[in-house]
Amino acid sequence: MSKDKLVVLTGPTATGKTKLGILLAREIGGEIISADSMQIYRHMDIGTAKPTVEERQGVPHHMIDIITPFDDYSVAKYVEDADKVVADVISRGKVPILVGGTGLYIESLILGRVFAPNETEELREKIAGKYDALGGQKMLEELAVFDPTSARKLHRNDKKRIVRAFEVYELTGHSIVEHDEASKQLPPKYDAFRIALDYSDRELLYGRINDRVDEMMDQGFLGETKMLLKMGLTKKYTAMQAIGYKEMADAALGDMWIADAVDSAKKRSRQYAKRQITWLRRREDVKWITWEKTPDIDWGVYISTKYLKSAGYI
RNA sequence: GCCUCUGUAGCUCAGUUGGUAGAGCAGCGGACUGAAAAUCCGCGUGUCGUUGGUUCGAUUCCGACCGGAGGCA
Repeated sequence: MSKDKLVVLTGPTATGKTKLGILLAREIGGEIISADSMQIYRHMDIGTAKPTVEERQGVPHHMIDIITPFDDYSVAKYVEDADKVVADVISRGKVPILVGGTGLYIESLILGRVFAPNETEELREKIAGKYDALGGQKMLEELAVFDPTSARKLHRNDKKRIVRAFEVYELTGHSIVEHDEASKQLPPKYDAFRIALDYSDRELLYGRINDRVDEMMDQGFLGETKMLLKMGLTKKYTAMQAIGYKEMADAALGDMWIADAVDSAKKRSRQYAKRQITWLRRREDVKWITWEKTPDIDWGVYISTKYLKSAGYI
């Protein structure tokens, strides 16, 4: 049985993925499946650059607004949820178009990765507390006893991953490396055609990012954040780690000048874009579409369609 | 106009009792399997404002000039 096909449209933030995705979907009879770790949250529209209903032009969008900002989410849940959506889209004879910049979500879904079991909050906190007490070096030494590979790979400051390594071992009796290796042996779940968008010049990208944050401010980004705070959202929630929201919250609470919050949001967006590029550079089977000056979406649709046809995806 | 302080990496600043200099942030590069818009790692040569002087040697001391801040008139 041949694998299901899906189209991936990714790239750093502010390169036109959303717009191109919608037009491409109209062109080839597709539906959008968002691969964005923050657009899954309801009530976070402006700062996550969610397309409005009008902008969606009737094209169905999935994996957007599926949980509240108070909920926890994770890659594992994304893969589980998105798998169902992909199956549904295909069953209706439409092309699934995965659009978004969250590389880990995209890779995990396509490759059919399996994840080690659920963490429990208590266990995680217990291990984190131990890390705080003993320090990274001691934790790595202890980790080396049952998982020498991870102990060698992980940096002592990488608390998050060290904690997870302990967690997986306690939960399963196997090291996270064993688990990951086994997961990597699995064949990819989907045949994915990956298209990534970027600008020819880093400065163009950064300029576009800066402009977009200004546009978000005009659209009422600060007000949107104030509403979230009013709902009772605080910085301890993952949703509030989203770029821009954290800064807007600081400004709303009077801990930061608005102008500084805006600058900071721009800066963090630029840094995020850089990380996305780093992630994408290592993937080999990516077709890049590079904007020379400003995004030429029509051309993007044309060339994407051409690629997809010649690769037998449509 | 006079006096004082100040001018060192893109930014904020440290420092050299005279032997050409270093942090944070930014930037660049990398990693990435249940927080991923998260998290973590690596990378620091720059006419030490300009120009004279003293000196074996000045970014460091002295003078002048230029720019900035403050004070007195």
